[in-house]
Amino acid sequence: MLNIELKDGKVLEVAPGTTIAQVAEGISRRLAKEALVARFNGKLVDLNRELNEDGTLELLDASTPEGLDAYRHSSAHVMAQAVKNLFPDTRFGIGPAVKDGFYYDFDTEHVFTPEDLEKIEKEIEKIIAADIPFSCRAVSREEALEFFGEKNEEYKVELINELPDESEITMYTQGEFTDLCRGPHIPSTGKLKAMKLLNLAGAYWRGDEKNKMLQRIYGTSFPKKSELEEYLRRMEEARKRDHRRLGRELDLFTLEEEGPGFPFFLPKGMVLRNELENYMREMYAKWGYEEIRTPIILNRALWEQSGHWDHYQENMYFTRIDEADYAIKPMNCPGCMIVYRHGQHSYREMPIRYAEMGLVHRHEKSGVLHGLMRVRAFTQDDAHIFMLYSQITEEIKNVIRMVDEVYRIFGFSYNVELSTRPEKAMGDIALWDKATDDLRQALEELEIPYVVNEGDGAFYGPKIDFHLEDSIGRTWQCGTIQLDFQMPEKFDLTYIGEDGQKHRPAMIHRAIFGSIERFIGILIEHYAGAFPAWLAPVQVRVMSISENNSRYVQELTDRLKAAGIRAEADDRNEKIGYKIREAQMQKVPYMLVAGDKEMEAGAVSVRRRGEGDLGVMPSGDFLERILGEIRERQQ
RNA sequence: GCCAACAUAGCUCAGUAGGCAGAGCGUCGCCAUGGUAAGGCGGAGGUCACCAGUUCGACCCUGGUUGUUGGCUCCA
Repeated sequence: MLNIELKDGKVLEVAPGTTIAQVAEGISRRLAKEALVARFNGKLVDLNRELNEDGTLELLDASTPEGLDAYRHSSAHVMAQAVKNLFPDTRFGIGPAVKDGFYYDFDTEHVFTPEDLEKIEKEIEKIIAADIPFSCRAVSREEALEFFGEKNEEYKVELINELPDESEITMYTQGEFTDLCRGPHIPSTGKLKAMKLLNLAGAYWRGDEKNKMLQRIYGTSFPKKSELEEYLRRMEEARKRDHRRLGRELDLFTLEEEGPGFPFFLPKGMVLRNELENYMREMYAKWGYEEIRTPIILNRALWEQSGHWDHYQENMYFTRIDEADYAIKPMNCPGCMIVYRHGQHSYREMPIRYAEMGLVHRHEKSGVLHGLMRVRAFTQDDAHIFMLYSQITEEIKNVIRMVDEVYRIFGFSYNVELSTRPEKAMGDIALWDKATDDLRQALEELEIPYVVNEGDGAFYGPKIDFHLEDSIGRTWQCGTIQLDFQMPEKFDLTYIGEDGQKHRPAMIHRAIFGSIERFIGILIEHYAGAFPAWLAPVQVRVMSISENNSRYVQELTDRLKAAGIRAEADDRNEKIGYKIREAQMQKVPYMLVAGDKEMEAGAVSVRRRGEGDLGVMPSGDFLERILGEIRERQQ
């Protein structure tokens, strides 16, 4: 008999050869029904696996990440099977589970249409109804190559050839369909309860633009119909808070055909921008920064010196002035290097922190533009910090603390990535290693969880990136901290040390919003357009009940404005319900209703967005309340 | 840049067999003077993204261009 230890510590005795599914059956009917895959002695396995050694066993259902992953990966296989049935000449790429669903890449002459997705869904239903078991078979490399080679599955052959020598090669079969796959899979297709194909996309084979573009079908699947419906409903809700839609509805910004990727900020959007910049300037003062501004157009020699001419040219815009080459800046660094170089610096001044709200232009490929999130002209809340080598770790930690303080004001949660040396890097490897270690050390000393993004650094240095989520869960890089030993070298920057000699300073680039445009995009979706009072383009709308109150409404509005509040009067000849509705849809935080009653009492009736009628209060009390709220930058 | 889809009034969207272009919201005017999410009536508003082609005739069919959307690659 074998001793099988369960997750709760209970030990079962089972006969050798018993399958995991049978073990589950023995424990409870519910487990037998819901378990999808298992972890045996630390390894993920199928439920039909026979137990032939002692070990620890954990049964995984769809509530576990591994279970859900197997469920969705199996869904991908079923979709592939359906595609194979309907379009037999199709060849297969890969089909993994991803966040919120799965995809599979196909190579076929036939170009899939949205109608095809419906047909494929019907075919999927048939496969699920037939409840076909997934079976696994380990094969030799030769056998696998022969099997897929005969079917002209060039992509599978490529994958097999690249598998390391010692790896076990397995093939999974459900019915007529066999796929190269590591597994594990769920026991049978009948376990799939709620599947939906979502969209079609092109995707390069192995994510390399030099390769052929395959057709990718995205789908999702859930253990319950209700969960699928809930997911679709959530996505629909998320679309309502899409910043492109809200940007239009709230008159914040516009993108026009005349300037693809070059956003126009409307008056209300400009208020938002300015509030963010004002806030950031307060942060500059608090954290010891001095603000500078450098030119947008600078000559070719500068860009050659900085390395951008060689490393960044395809992203730059150029112009000519008096027969000489100039470039529009894609980054602020070189300008800032000149500012540093302009004067003499002593070790006593360090660290020197130069901040710049720098407008940069980058030629982004047409297909990547996305509302405010990815544009061709944007303003970075940039800063370059020059310091002694001994100050690096502490300074990086300071920046991380500052980022945290800023994100906290908006109630953001963020994730942190450490990006290391890319292939197209400048400078020597020892410096890169030192820089990367410094960044890592700062993160570890502050106990910030992070993931490493190998090869994703900038061409001049490694970086810590802060990523924020949009409404549908896509993440966007916003804050960044980059340690750069190259730029001070290239520009021969020095300071005079204690010893009276010239020394090379270390430098950090950092941005907290990242790009003000992108940050606004994220903010719009984060708040669904309902900004806290300090950010709201219109903070108060004062509404009259009838024409009698028009003058009072004007006076109130003027008084609010005089106190620095963004107030608007609405004394139009409309019913109060209509005015409320409109202010509510414009997501104005405070709506003041002023009728005869209020007018006589010198009071206002206060309605708060999201909270409703707060009752009547003296207008002075209201003023105090909102001023406090704005001053505190309350959420 | 690549794959696919889409582009009709300020916005959201109908529309046709290839034969005078439609709604709701918004806007403007008039009436109604009102109490916390839409009062009533009327008017204006369109080179159907752009350029070619096919046709007696093109918003509709074909080709191209531009832009947008979803992805891929790339990235703040």
